[in-house]
Amino acid sequence: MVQQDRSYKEKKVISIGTVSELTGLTLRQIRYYEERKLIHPHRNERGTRKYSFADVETLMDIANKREEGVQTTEILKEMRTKEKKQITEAQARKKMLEGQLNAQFRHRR
Amino acid sequence: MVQQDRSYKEKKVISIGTVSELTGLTLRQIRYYEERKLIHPHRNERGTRKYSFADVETLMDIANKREEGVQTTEILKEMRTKEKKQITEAQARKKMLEGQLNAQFRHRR
DNA sequence: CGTGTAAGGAATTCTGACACG
DNA sequence: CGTGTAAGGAATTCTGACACG
Repeated sequence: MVQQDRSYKEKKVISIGTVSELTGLTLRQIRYYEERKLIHPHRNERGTRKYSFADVETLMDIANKREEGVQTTEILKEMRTKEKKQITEAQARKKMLEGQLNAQFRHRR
Repeated sequence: MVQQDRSYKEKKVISIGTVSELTGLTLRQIRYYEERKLIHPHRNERGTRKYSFADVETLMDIANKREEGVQTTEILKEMRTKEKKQITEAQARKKMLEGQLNAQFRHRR
């Protein structure tokens, strides 16, 4: 169920016009941020861009940063360090689970 | 967070062409099921239909029922009784919580 | 009843480019 | 660097209707 909800957030089904309404950004801005590698919409068969809710949230973060005068290059760097942090956290969680499993295993034998 | 995830499922942002791809139904079928009150897409300013992930799931259920030869009128009835059941369940949960709260309150004084 | 289709119009989306700076 | 805009073409969506049955 949670997994299912997760997929709603990641599934790329929203067209650029709707994304524009949701974020308040212009089509030009949305396409430009893609050019700068800040977002990665899917393309359907005819080449139309499709975005996820996660993309919409990223775009809103970008809009805030841009209002503060942060350049797209900086925003990209920030996003990458954040990603790394999240991966590290995920690995930490995994290690912890493995540790618990090992502890269990030791108790059993 | 859960509430947020919920809204992804209910938010009407998907256009009919994408819904068609997701469900395997034709545009004609999707519009017809709306005519029969089985689904209720939003309309944006220019009259374009927008669907939620919840609508997509409903459509997939409809598709299954239709394959079994169930008529749209019957499907509508089934959906309504299911809705009522869910409301009843929600009320039951609420009652239970209220009961627990009252019990707490009695213990406190 | 449920679905296909042709019809005509309006709105969407795409790309590459010029503009300003 | 970031964004606006005009340009032309291709694909989307809408409605009302006829068709079959």
